[in-house]
Amino acid sequence: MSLKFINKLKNEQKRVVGLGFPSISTNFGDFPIDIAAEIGCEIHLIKAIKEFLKLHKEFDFKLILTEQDSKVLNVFELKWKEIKDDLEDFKFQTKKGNLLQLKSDLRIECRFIVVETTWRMKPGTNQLSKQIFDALGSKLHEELKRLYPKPGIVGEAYPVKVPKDSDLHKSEGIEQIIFVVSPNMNPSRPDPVSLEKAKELLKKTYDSILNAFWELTNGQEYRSITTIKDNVQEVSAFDILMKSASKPSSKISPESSRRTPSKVGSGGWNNVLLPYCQKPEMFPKSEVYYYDNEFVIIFDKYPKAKNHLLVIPRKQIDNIGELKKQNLELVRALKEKGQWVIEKMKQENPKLFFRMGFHAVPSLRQLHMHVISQDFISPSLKNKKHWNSFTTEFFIDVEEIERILEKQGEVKFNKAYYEDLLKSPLKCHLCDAKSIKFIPDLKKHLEEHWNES
DNA sequence: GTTCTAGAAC
DNA sequence: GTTCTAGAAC
Repeated sequence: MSLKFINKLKNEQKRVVGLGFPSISTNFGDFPIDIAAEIGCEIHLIKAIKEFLKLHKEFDFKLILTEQDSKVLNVFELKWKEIKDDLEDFKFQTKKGNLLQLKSDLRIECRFIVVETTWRMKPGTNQLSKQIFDALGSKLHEELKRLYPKPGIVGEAYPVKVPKDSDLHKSEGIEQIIFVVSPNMNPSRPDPVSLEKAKELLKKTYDSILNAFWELTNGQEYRSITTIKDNVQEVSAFDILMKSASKPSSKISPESSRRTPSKVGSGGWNNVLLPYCQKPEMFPKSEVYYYDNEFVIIFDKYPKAKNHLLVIPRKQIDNIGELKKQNLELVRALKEKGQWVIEKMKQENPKLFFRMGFHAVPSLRQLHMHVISQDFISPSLKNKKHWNSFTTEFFIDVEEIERILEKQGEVKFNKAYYEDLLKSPLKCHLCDAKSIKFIPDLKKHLEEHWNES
């Protein structure tokens, strides 16, 4: 009970860095939202966010797209759902409201917000920038002039600190404003650009915003390229070229394309373990616990107990069904790595005890051995299938796999039989308590066991 | 693997 | 009315 409370407190204290921003360029006739959606404007934001999220998985932040018009937000939400893959939802949210009153109206604190401006760094044609310049008065004009004496460039981001004594800082918690000069297609305003050019610049604008956000939150002074180089034309072109050239995200590596097509769906969710084998060094410590040339040990993304890790051989092996007698050595090595992890975990919490083994019918591709503590106390344990997959015969201890390989030289299971086990009535794995009907009751029961231990 | 949701069970 | 399950979609 008390542990739960402490954890709750910890979560509340953790301050997630927020960035609030509007839908760039879709207001006031530049890109009316209907047209914007039609030509796929929102895709540029979503793409930029996706790349950013993949790059900075360990970074605790949230991106809040805020507009007064829910129609605008819907367009972005739909596109996000369409292409977000397995990215965490809470990191990108859309909120109807006023960007300057996120905290007072919606209790969402954003230390950074994005506001559109003109190349002269003056209030643009939209309401938000007028409000900002009104709120901060001449101080803002002076600061902008001092920091950015040259004309602003479309697609670039220009951060400015919000005075600590201003209402914006005091009551809304806004510490910096990232100004951007957004692409303009409106022929009645200066320098209108073509549709193709505008789309390209839109992506650049979103990239600049996210870059500035990243660098500001990591203590580096964000420097717009205009303050570094004089030859603006050259730098911009080079910048665009670099960005389009270094976009390997959509390409499929030869390694993964060699795989036979997935039997289950096409979304690729069952392939999520592969990148850990191919490039474990790419992942933060919060995901990859350990790796060497042969094995990777990761934290299960949805742990079903206080400690739940996966020990994975890096060599391509789909599942236990592919194992042969000559793989006995590999299985023993997996067991050894598992024992090593268990020792480590026990040092942290001596109360824990573990089992290590395999699911008879795994959902994810690539052989993986579960190392899981037997408390089964975790918010991610939600249903009967979760429970039965670790507490019935469906869970096969690594020693059992060893025995089967020694005796029979291969591991062949009756899939239907094991899948039926997942539907068994709930039963406590520790005591003979009368069978428990519902998961919430089981979870309470498990808490009791934990508190008694 | 999870999330979403309709409809059954309470 | 609310809780819970199970199946489809992703």
